[in-house]
Amino acid sequence: MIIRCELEPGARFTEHELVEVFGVSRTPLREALKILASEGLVEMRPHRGSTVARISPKEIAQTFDVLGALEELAGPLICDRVSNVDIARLDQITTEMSSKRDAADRNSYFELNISFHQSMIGLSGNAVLLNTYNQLFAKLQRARYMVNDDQNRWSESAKEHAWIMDALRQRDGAELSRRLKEHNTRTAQAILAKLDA
Amino acid sequence: MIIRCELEPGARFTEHELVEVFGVSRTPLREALKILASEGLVEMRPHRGSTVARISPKEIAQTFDVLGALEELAGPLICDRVSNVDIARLDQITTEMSSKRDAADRNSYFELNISFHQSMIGLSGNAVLLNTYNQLFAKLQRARYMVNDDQNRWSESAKEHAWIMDALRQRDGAELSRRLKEHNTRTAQAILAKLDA
DNA sequence: TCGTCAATTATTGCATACAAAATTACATTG
DNA sequence: CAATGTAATTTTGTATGCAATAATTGACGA
Repeated sequence: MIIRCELEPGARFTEHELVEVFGVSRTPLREALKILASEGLVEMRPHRGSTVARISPKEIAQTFDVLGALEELAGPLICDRVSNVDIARLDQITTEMSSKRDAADRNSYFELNISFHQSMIGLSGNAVLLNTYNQLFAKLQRARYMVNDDQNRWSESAKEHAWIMDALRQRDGAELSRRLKEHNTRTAQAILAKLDA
Repeated sequence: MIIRCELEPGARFTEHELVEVFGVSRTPLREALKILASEGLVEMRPHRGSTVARISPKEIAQTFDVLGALEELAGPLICDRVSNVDIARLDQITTEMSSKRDAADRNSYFELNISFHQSMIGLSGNAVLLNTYNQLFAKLQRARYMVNDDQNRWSESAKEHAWIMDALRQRDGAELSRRLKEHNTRTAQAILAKLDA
């Protein structure tokens, strides 16, 4: 609900309120809340109610920067290990993305986009890297939902994905790094620009 | 206790056991456990007892790789913002490290080492980067405790810190990146070699 | 009108108890 | 002896209640 912005950033709530919303008692609710707090999605301030963590443009930009660095690390690792089957799977994801884009099916498109990036980074074979990447990517998902980026950006993004896949097919690690990073930068700019407006 | 290896990696325990150890009830204990699990320090397997997460040489190596990428990102950011006061503070930490090293005060030395690296990355001004870095660094702390690296490595490490500080003083971002990464690689090798033996 | 202090209320922290789920041990059968 | 089903035990998931803490309100005095 937080990631999908069904709970607005900054929204304040008490444990009691959530108990009524979810129909569970405070014990499991608190356990969940503490985890969300440790992940930075919720801020708990004892006796003042918890709040859905706000996410500032600055934090979004910083998160993109870190993701960029991780993608840069991943590039050569991926090219060292990627198989033709892996490439085929990624191709399939991009194909499905196109169809979801044409159908303007936003939720499915977003999920496939996550899938594309996480599958890509997963090919690095570095589980710590993938884990770190996923956590940060998830936090940005909120920003994506907020700006609801337009079809224009979606089609640009598709071209960039194809461009990335070309580097992957050539097993050119350094080039893959550059293209991943470039895609990352453009996505960041698109989201931050929309957020300004 | 986990980070200091006072709880052995792989050790199994039930909630009931920990309740007796810590003298609290299951409710707050479970909240703590869930957080540790979400941070990857504990693995919870329902009805089979939880275990202290094991940390493999492979995972250590992968973590160092990610830290290296983060340091690479940090280098230029740091040099863009660092003040003379900041540099003086870092110098002071290295001085204190030397004295703790001479006194063979392992715990203090480790804490100062954490302080040095985290202060350095903090100078990047990127809070997300610092946060990510800290989490990964903390997980490696366990490995440091395990291998209890020797005075030999400590003195090498001190030289590398001085070498890093030189690049910082010259505000050479690219060079700072390289030296941070080199230090990272050497530390990783030292720890992994010791772990083998 | 402002500030201070006390009383009230809201909110949380923790302990306990019960129920459900899964594992383990054990007996029975082929 | 292996395999399977069942009972007993372990372990966990959740609900509830009480106590403690902090925030808020209101009254009183300067």
